[in-house]
Amino acid sequence: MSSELRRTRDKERRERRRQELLDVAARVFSRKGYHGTLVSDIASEANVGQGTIYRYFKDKRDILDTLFEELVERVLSQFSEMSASLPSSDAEYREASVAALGRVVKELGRERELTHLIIREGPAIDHSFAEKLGSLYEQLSMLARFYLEHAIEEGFARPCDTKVVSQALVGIGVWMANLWCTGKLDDVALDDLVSEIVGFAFDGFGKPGDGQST
Amino acid sequence: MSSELRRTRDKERRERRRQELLDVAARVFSRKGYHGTLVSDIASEANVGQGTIYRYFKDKRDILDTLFEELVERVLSQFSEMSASLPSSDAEYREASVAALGRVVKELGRERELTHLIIREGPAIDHSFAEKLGSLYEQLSMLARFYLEHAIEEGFARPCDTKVVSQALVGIGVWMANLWCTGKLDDVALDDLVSEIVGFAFDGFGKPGDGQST
Amino acid sequence: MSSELRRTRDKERRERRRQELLDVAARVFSRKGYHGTLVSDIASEANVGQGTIYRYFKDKRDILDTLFEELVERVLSQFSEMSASLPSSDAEYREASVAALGRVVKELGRERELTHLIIREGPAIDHSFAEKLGSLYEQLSMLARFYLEHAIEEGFARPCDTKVVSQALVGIGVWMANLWCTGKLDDVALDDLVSEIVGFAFDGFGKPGDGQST
Amino acid sequence: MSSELRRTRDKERRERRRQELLDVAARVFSRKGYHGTLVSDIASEANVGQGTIYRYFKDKRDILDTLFEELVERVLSQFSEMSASLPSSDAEYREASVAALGRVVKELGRERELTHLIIREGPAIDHSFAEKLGSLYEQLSMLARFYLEHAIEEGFARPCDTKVVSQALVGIGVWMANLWCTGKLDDVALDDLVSEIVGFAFDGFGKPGDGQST
DNA sequence: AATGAATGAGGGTTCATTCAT
DNA sequence: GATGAATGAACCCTCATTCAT
Repeated sequence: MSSELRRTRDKERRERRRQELLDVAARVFSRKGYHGTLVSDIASEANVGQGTIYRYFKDKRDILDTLFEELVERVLSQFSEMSASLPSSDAEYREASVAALGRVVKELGRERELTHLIIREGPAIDHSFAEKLGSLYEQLSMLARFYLEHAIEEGFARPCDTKVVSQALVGIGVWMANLWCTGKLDDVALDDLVSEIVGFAFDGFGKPGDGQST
Repeated sequence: MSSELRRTRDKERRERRRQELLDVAARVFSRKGYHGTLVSDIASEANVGQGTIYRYFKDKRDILDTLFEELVERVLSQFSEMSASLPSSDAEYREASVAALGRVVKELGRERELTHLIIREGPAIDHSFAEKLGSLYEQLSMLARFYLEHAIEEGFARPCDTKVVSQALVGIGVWMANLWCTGKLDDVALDDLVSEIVGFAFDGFGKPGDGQST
Repeated sequence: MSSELRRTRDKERRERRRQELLDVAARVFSRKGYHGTLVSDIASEANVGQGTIYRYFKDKRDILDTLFEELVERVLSQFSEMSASLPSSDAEYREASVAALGRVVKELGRERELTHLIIREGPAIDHSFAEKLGSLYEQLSMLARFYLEHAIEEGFARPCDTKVVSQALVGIGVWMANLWCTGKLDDVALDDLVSEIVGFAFDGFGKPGDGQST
Repeated sequence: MSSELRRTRDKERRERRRQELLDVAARVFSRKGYHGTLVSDIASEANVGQGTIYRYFKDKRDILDTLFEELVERVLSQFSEMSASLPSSDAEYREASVAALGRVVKELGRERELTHLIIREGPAIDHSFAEKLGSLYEQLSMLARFYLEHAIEEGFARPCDTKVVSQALVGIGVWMANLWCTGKLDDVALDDLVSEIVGFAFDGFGKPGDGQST
């Protein structure tokens, strides 16, 4: 079946090309920003004609959407393991948190610039993109809330307004991710960074033992 | 001196008009986003000719810059009192924090849409605006760090990487501000929100007394 | 008749103001060019409101028209004496030419910049202005042609295509005037310049006595 | 190599199109003036979209610059032959002058409207264009001066202020060119025109033999 | 009469997308 | 499938002129 073979080969070639275009696009978007990037910039950096882009993507927005979805998938998948088995002690909680965060950071590390781009420009692209991004953040906060409530039930965490606190956790996460992607935390070892943040989240910055008096 | 009176009246009229234009612009920017807003949108919503805008502002960017500067001033001034007298006990710390945050929130409350706009789109307007915004965030983080280090020295806070933690605090602040401006926290009383966040920052979410074991 | 007096005084005042505006306008036009000059430039340099300009002139073009007409009058009047008594010898011709040119140059000298402006930009303002200017040039060429033909009849000049030659004379005149107004001939004494040109016009640059052979 | 062929064909097509746009632009500029011409005028007269113009020229000014440079090249190249061999007798001088002028006129004849446009509007477009044009005129005057001084040294011309006279020659040239392009000399045969002017330049209009007395 | 705030038509330029080859 | 030339809608800003005070 030579036609069968050919079809397969063509599909692979197509897929390879598509990925290459995505890579180039991510690079250029990161360098010039979404609005600052011309479709022709991507085309020429990828050594293809402008029209070719439109054979692989509906339009400029579609490229960003695709990049975003790939990123989302990577990030969310890092939490799946954590979801699989809920920790059953305070120590396990901390360990699991450190491990999950570490994995996310590592994953994002491969796409620092893209991550930075999306955190920075995502909310401003247009209403629909902002919603998609908001929905990701919402998912993350639901995840955090779920763990938090579980921990409270188990007695590992103190009762609190889990809606507020889980959002605060997401806020910390996005903020630190952004700083890190920008290179502003390059002087801190990644492991230290993660454990510092987990430490802060669990214990706050207040002096233990004194913190209860009011 | 009627000309004297006239000049005064004209100046007032001008200032009134300018403020009105700023208000309208903030509203339209918030609704359509900065890039999505046409100068003619602002003009027609303010019931003035397009050219009139340019009698009050150099260009479209200048409108945003002005709005931003007004906002910055308001926000930063809320911390001045806190700077005046450093707290000298854990309880005072918490109180001062709650008070300062409360004032900021109240201040931002008058400009929820504008605040939202700037947090959302600021980083994506252009390089120069992003820097100005970044510089504001940097100032806030320096402020937080200063207090944190003071608290540690005084023994009210546990030692930690103050650079990281202060950034985390700013992250929480910006994140919650954004959520709140979007109306996503409207079901939480403002006072509760503030004290919940301060509580989380001081104590973390972990169970007190257990949090130290590893 | 106090009302009579007042009317006179008002008229004078008005006329004075009008002249002042014309002076200022000439200065600004010369400095920035016609198109480069904003009506507000003239107003602020004259220390009057923008609207005031329109109480004295129909529109921006009207200012230039007025300046132009004043200039035309001055230039053309310099030839009137020459018209009064036609020269009756070769020497008189030369003298009269030198004298007339000298007067013109002296007259233009007071308005070098304005002259320069009109020669330079006049043809490009718009069709109607170009025509007015063209008509001035046409008058000058008719004048030259008239003298030339008279001289030929009288035997002081050699027969030639007077239409062509008179135009060439105007060309020389306008060109030198322009150069001179620009300051590119400042190293030549004015008298020398005039007599050099008259000499060239009468005798050409060719060697006398040899010039006839072909 | 079909791609080779194709590239060649594309280049030719591009060049053809570019020339066509230049031709159209020259026509429209001549009719409406530079400032009076909208880019959309050129586009619609050339039956292309407005954007197409910008694929071939940086901006509106670039079109004029290109037209100007083409013209300059044509004009200056007509003098190259004259430069090659300096005339060695009065008669040769006259012949060479007639020949060179004839060639220039013939060359300009193909672009009467463009020539007219540039002489008329060039000085008023903006400072930079005026300088470029002024530099052309300066070159022409230097050329004239060079020949004139040579002729004086050889004894074919009478001593004179060569700076002034050569400028006068350029003045005649530009003026007559302008008139001719406007059609105001259409009743004179071109050859007659040229020889009349050369005659005037060499001999002046004065009666030979009498011209010397003062 | 004088003012200057307000106006809004007008135009050059950009760039995502289409489509003929 | 790939190309890149062509497109034209979209938008910011300028400035001569008007007019209410």
